[in-house]
Amino acid sequence: MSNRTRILRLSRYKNAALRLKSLNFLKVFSDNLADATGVTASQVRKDFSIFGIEGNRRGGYQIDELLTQLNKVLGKDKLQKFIIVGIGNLGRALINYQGFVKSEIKILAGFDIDPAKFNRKADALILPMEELPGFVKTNEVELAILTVPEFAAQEAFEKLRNAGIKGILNFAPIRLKSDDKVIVHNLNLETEFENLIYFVNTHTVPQD
Amino acid sequence: MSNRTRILRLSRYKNAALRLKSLNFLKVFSDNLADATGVTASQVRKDFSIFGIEGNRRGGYQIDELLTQLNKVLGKDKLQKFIIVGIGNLGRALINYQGFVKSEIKILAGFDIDPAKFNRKADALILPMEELPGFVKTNEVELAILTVPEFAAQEAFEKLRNAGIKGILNFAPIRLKSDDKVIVHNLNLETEFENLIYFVNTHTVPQD
DNA sequence: CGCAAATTGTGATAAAAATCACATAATAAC
DNA sequence: GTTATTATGTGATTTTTATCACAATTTGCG
Ligand SMILES: NC(=O)c1ccc[n+]([C@@H]2O[C@H](COP(=O)([O-])OP(=O)(O)OC[C@H]3O[C@@H](n4cnc5c(N)ncnc54)[C@H](O)[C@@H]3O)[C@@H](O)[C@H]2O)c1
Ligand SMILES: NC(=O)c1ccc[n+]([C@@H]2O[C@H](COP(=O)([O-])OP(=O)(O)OC[C@H]3O[C@@H](n4cnc5c(N)ncnc54)[C@H](O)[C@@H]3O)[C@@H](O)[C@H]2O)c1
Repeated sequence: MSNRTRILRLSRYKNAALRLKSLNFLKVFSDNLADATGVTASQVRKDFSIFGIEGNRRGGYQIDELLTQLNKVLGKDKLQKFIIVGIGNLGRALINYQGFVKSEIKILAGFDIDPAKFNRKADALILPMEELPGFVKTNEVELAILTVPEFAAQEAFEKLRNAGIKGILNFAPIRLKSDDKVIVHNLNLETEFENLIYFVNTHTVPQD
Repeated sequence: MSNRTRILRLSRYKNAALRLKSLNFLKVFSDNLADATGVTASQVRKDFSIFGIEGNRRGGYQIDELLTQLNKVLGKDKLQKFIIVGIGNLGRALINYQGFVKSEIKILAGFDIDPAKFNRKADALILPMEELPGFVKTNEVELAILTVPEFAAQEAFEKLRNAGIKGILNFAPIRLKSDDKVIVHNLNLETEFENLIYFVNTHTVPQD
């Protein structure tokens, strides 16, 4: 009872709550979160109830408390350490992105096969693939981003798997399969483009 | 009867069929596509049936014909012209990406407010925001990618909307709302990270 | 040419997800 | 305090999505 869509909604509730907090709100109602995220109020309450998140009847949800609980479910109560494999166009964009900093997501290092990419400066560490297994072990990294070209994705996937990585966000346009050892989230941007194109071409509005 | 998930699956079937074609297969069965994409064979057939895509009993689907029909549904039978607003880390990665070229997706130009980004060379045209409405009209562009910082997203969204853009793929971490005039597909990468983190932390395997 | 094997296409059925609706509790107003 | 009002929390219900299962058809083979 906790599929991908439901977790996705929890992230959205969290983002909406953060925005309201930044506007100095102290409490929030299922209704507000529903408006902000485009779902019904009972959907919000049902989602919360499944994760044991409770509010006060008539009083709604204390934003701080709600955020604490949502962050706990989403793993944002502790630092999530990532490495990234493939420092090309996309890998570099991600490794340079400052938006993750404030959100308990940290990319510790990048890895590549191209020596021209290597860099030992602490703030943008880019290392050869050979050092990946050791780095993962020493730093107890469980999560990885994969941004190598399609032809290299399967090989890189296996290296990550062997190194003990537990979860991979894969941007290469090839479906890598999850199993007991590694969970893969395939994120194919071309597919996202196609999705938008379909709904524009058919003049239908998808229910997000 | 054609939600986002179903269109997403059609994209995956298309990708699987392309791969099989590149291996010189001439026909394919619902079973093969199911394996390749991680769904059941009857799901494949049901999806096809909803879009009027037919095969031969006992003979499966001719790959070429199947691709023609899937490409038609997904709008890959004609060039899809995009512009991109915000040429920073992510915008530059997307505009430089060569993978879209072979797939009927073309980014005609980028737009930014920072004069340092402007570039009039034909192959990587980056123009000031002021030229956006004219460019969109002249080139009959309906689709846009939005990669500006969060604080600028709402404003840029409205400029795109006023210029007559019909569909936007939004990477800024803020939920822009679709309406009759513009369809928005919000793609929040942090949310995708959180999703992976959740399933890794809970040791559950999401059904893709 | 007729029979056996294999695969589609789809109505029927099951499972999953979302919504409804209302009893229950908290708050505010007086 | 008592009462009216407003939200929550959740079982019941509806809607949506996926699977089953099998008749209809095609293919290949003897
Ligand atoms: N750039 C984009 O906007 C974009 C859009 C959609 C999808 N993608 C996908 O994301 C992936 C990366 O795209 P990109 O544009 O950054 O590619 P890129 O070619 O710019 O970068 C790929 C990097 O991976 C490195 N690499 C190659 N083989 C490797 C290996 N075996 N081990 C480790 N590193 C290796 C290369 O040295 C290079 O630095 C590709 O699969 C691409 O299809 C990118
Ligand atoms: N870089 C990433 O890996 C990454 C990851 C997740 C999300 N994002 C999101 O994608 C967006 C872009 O990220 P980025 O790292 O490329 O940012 P960036 O700061 O590198 O680039 C933003 C660009 O937008 C331009 N810009 C600012 N205001 C503008 C306006 N009003 N009109 C037109 N252009 C304007 C800037 O000049 C700059 O070139 C952000 O919203 C970010 O949160 C990026």
